[in-house]
Amino acid sequence: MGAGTAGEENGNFHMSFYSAPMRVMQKVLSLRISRDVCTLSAITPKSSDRRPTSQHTLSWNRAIARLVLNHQMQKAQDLFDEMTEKDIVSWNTMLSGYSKARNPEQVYQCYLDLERAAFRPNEYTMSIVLHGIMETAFNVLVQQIHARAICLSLNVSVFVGSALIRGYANVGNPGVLDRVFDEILGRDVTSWNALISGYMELGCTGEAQRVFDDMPERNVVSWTSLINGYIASKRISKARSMFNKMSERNVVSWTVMISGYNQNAMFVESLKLFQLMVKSGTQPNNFTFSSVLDACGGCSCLLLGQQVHAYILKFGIPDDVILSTSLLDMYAKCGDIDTAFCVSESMPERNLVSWNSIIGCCARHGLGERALKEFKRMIAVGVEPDRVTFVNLLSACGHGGLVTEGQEHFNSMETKYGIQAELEHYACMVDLYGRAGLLEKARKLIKGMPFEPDVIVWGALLGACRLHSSFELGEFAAKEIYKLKQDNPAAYSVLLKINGDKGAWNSVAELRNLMKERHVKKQKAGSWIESKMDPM
DNA sequence: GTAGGGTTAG
Repeated sequence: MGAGTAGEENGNFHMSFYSAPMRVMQKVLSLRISRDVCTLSAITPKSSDRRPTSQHTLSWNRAIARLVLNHQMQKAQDLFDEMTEKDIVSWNTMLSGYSKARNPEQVYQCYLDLERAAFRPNEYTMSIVLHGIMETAFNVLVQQIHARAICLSLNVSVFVGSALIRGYANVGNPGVLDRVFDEILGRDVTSWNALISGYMELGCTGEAQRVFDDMPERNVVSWTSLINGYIASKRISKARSMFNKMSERNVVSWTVMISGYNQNAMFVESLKLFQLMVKSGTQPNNFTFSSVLDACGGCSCLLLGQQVHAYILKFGIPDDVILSTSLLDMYAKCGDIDTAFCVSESMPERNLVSWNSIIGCCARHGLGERALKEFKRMIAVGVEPDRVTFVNLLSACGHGGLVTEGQEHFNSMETKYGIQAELEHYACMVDLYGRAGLLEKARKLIKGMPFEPDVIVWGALLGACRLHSSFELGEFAAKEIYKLKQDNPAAYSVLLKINGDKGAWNSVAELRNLMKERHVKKQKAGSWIESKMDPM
């Protein structure tokens, strides 16, 4: 029997949950997803489900909820196991705890146990479970939970419906969002908003805009979801024009727009908007500050970064690992390496991203030894490195002239940590060999690469050729870049220099003509410091 | 006593 078969009871549910192939489920869904079925079903619980809860159960549930709130899941589980008179709220509280702890295995297990124990899931159960599996490998269960919700007529709930929309968006299925939405009875602004962000998550900006235009009432979240979607689709001007039209803005909408500019490397715009935000009287939060610091780092604006730091301290903005990482990264990008280390050393906790940022900060400042030391510390405290860690570490070795160490770590990536070397790692190694003058080694590495070299890899070789005045290999690298049809002003400029050094003036003239033809602009040299200084 | 929509770092 399939999960959606009429007359199905709790007892056989877990069988279908385990064994029903996806094809069958889809068939069941296509039958069950129609509006008629939902409206025919009774929404109100059966009289047997409305038994008054005993004081005993109520107080146990309160105790479990308190433990869940304090993130003490083991204690909550122990108490739950001891409970003799569980009700659906007890189960939901446990599910909610596992969901908040981002433990999808336990959410799934607990849900199965609930079904096996013949408890009837309610609206709370479904929305909690859906959230508990979202953005995890367990999200493939969305369809089956939907099928189960239909059987229990729970798909008509605004809570379940909104969670289903987010769930289907998460598994990349835009085709069913409208249908799931149509099944909801008494749709409110939150369910409309879920539909907007669902479409936006899947890049369907047109659909999202249509929903936005159709909705009976909009709130600040509707606007922010739309703007956020346009930003994700790189339509920053559209996002800003929507932002300007908003009648009411809050800290989230301001932050979304500020961070949107960052994502498009428009750091000055980002900082200008932050100034407007402050003027508007909206209080920034840690999300905002993290974005603002990112912008300060992006345009090397140390002074503003320091002011933001002072503001955070003065107003006691809660310090979290993300904000501290933004802070240390800002100092590193603005060249104040000492303060960057100071911030990093005073961090109460570090995660993978903050370690990567610290190692990257060493790389940027040519501190190869320090990078190796930080990497060792990171491993010692049990943080698993990822691809970014190695990009930063190899780059630090390259900038610090640590050829042997770089080589060793490059080789250990896969064997020791199971991370496959990507194009970016090869580019770091080409750069490392190249800087050290081992041009032949760099060339051989490119030749033996498991992928087609890109402009970054050739660019690394080209840069090395420039550094070590290797004309032939440099020309070869530049031609490869030319072949990739990714005109890069830097490649032309290196080629110009190499030919100029050789005194090959005809080649120089040819190149200049080619640049003109291809509208390649000469790379502008300049620094943030100069551009900010007043002319004398 | 338990649920749904928009924001941050490498």
